[in-house]
Order: sequence, then structure tokens, then C-alpha cells
Amino acid sequence: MNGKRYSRQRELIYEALRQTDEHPTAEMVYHWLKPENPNLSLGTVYRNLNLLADEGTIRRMAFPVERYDARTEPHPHFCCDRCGCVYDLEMPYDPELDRQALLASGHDVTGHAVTFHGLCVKCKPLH
Amino acid sequence: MNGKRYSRQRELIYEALRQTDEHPTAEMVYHWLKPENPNLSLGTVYRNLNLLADEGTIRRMAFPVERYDARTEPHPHFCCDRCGCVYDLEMPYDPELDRQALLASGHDVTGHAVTFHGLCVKCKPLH
DNA sequence: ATAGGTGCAAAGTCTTTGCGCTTAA
DNA sequence: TTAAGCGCAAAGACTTTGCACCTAT
Repeated sequence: MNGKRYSRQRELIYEALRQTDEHPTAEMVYHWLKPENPNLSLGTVYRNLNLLADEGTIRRMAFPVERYDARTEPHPHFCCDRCGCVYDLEMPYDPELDRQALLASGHDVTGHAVTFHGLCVKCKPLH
Repeated sequence: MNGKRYSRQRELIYEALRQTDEHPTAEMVYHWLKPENPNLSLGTVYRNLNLLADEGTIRRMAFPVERYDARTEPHPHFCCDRCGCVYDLEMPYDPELDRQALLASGHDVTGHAVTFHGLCVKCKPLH
């Protein structure tokens, strides 16, 4: 067999994530749950967050490692889901978006970044 | 005194970044430069990339650590420059952008993420 | 019964940093 | 001369993983 089973820990972790809008790190989830679940381990939190993210139940929010770019003016990027390559995109920056974000949130918005994803021209032919 | 001085390593690192559009990691920059500069150290690459990014000469491209979100439908985020908090924004997803990105790049675009930044409502009053 | 999940701790990966030497100014 | 910067290696931070035990099915 090769099925997924119910696990109390996974449920706890998922529920914790649903109850909040803080976009927590694995560490944060762990510290929230630990007091009520003293034998929960950080490894389990990581394992389940990855499992949930891989199956699409939750969402990851970062590149795995830091990348750098000498073009400092804001411009969109494309990140290939398959090979991980990052490309620049020649598309106009829309300052109107920042104004909309301010209206929607009240935060003092100084800019934004757009990152597209999918399959890049090199990976497309390879499925 | 407390000034910044010229350094050959910093120049090499910055030039390497300008010559490419690969959005390299620190490791990649290190491996490109190492053959011609056998005593370059990875620590120096990190130090200079951080220095250049802090002064705005280059640009970082990731959150420092991975964050997770139980809302899986695409929606924009706001990340506060000061406290690091991440907020959801209630703004419509624009599929038209994906079509524009395809036209501009030729990549097979399956979606995009928008991340705003600035000062959040809590940090704004604190300067 | 048994395969998936857990806790724990060790290992791995990425990044930062302390220290003594080097070098730009 | 001298303080910024470097190379090196050790430490730190974050994440993954091997293994023996536990538990949903």
C-alpha cells in the first residue's frame, strides 16, 4: 500500500495554519502547538508542512535559497518550477498597483514584486 | 574613520552579477569566480553580497526563511520592511498578467505572485 | 499485522562571524 | 600607519533524515 493516513499532528498543524493570518514559519507553528502537545517535534512540523505544501493543501512563500540581482529597478521575474532558473521579464512596472494595495490595506506601500512561475522555454519541450 | 574602501573582491562580485541574468545564489557567484581567484572565500562573497544589497546596489530575492499559508488560492501579500510581518491583501487576481508574461517571455506561465512591501499599519506610527 | 507517522537526535545545507593577516588610502 | 576587508574555519540558523517506536487501518 501507499496511502496517506490520518495523523493528529498533521491535523493540528493544518488547523493552526488555518486559524491564523500570520503566515508563520515552521518554528512559529511549532511554538504555538508545543505547550498543548509537549511531545510534538519540530521535525514533524517540517515534515507535515512539506507534505501539505507538496499536495497543495497549503502554500510555501519563498525561494529555497537567497538569490541576487544586479538590476535594482523593480521588474518582474519568472521562476521555472522544473529547473529553478530565474529569468527577468520585460514588462512595465505598474505603480497603480501600489496605490490599490494602500487602499485595500492601509499599509504604507513603497513597492511590489511580481514573480511568475510555470515551465521555462528550455523545460517546456521536456514535458 | 568609518568609510568604505575599494576592494577587488567586491568589484569582481559585482561585475559577475552584472554580466549575468541568472540571478545567481552566493554559491554560484563563488564558483564562477573561484577558478580565476583561487583564494577567494565563500564568506567574502556572502559579506559583499549583503553589503551591496544593504546599500541598494544589488537586490535580494527571497524572504529570509520559508513561510506557509493555508490560503492556497493566489492572493497578494504585504511584507513589512520593519517588523517582517506578512499580511494577506484583498485584491483581485489578474489572469491577464499571466498572458502578458507569456507574450513577453515565451515561457509556459501557470501563475504569478505579487508581494508588496513598505511599512505596515503597526510600524508606520513608530517611524 | 503492517505500513505510515512520530520523536529524537544527528546530519546537511546555507549563512554569518571571530580572528589574525592583508591591503587601500 | 591603520582601519577596512580578506581567508579560513568554526559557529549559527534553518531544514532534512535515519532509526526505533507508535498507531491508524
